[in-house]
Amino acid sequence: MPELPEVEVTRLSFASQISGARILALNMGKPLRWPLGVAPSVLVGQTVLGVRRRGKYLLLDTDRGVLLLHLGMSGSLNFAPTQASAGKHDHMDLVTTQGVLRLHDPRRFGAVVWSESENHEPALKLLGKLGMEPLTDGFVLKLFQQGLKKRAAPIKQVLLAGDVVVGVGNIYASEALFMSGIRPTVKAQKISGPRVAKLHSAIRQVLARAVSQGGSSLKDFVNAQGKTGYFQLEAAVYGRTGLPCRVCETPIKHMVQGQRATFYCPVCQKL
DNA sequence: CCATATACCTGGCAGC
DNA sequence: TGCTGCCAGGTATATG
Repeated sequence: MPELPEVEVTRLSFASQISGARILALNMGKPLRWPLGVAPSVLVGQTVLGVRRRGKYLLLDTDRGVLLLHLGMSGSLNFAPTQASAGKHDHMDLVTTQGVLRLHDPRRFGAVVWSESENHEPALKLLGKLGMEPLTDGFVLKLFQQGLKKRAAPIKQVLLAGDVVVGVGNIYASEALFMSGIRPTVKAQKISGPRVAKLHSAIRQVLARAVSQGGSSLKDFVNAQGKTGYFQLEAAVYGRTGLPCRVCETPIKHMVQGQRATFYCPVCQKL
C-alpha cells in the first residue's frame, strides 16, 4: 500500500497529535522484519518531539533517540485516543499520554526499529544509502541526471532502487514514466537531457498530487485517522493492462521487470 | 561498483 | 464450499 504519498499522508495525519506526548508503553506483537533492537521498556518515559519522513521511513524523534517505522507492503498506522483491543494483524502499540499509535501489518514486512540517533547503527544502515527526497529542493535536476548517468539498468528499476531518488514505488514509477513518455526498459544512462528533465518534473508532480489528495493507492489506503484517500488520482497505466491509453487509446501493455509488474503505453512511451 | 535474484509473510482472488 | 496457484504497494541481502 504505501509509497511515498501514503507514508507522507500518514505522517501528516498524526504528527501534530503525537508531538509532545510522553511514552507510557511499547507493546510489540508478532515479529516484524527486524527486531526493535532494545527492550521496549527503554522507550517508556521518553517524550515524542515530532515525526519526520525519509523516503518511505517514518522517524519518530524522541528526546533520547529515534524510532524508525516502515510500513512494508501492507502496513498502516492508526492513531487513536484510547487503546482498542488488538486484532490479529496489529503488531505494535505505542501507548502515549496523547493517544495510541498502532501498526497494522498483515504481511509483516514492516519494521519498528530503535536507534539512539540518526547517526547511530540501525538508522545509519537503513537510511544511509537513500537517494534524494523528490519533494524537496534537494531534488536537483543536475544531480538527478548525474545519478542516472551511472546506471545501465532499466530506468524503472533504477527508480525503484531508491538510491538515486526515494519514494517512487511500483505504482508511481509506471505513472511517472508514462507522464514523461519514457519506455520503462530504457537504460537510465541513455535517456536524453530533456527527457530526464521531464521525468524529474513528472516524479514531483505525481507524488505531490497524490499527497495533496490524501494518498491515492488503488486499494484501501487509510491514514492514521482512519480516513481514506480520495482516489481522485486515476492511474494512467498501472493495472490497466489491455485497457485503452487515456491519451491515444492504444491498449496498455504489461511486462515484468525485476519480478515486478510494469505497465506502459507502447505508443506514448517510445523513448 | 553494479545488476539481478531471493527471501520475508499473509490475504484475496480467479479458476477448477 | 474448498482447494490451488498466482498476485500484491518494499527492500536488505546474497550472488553473479
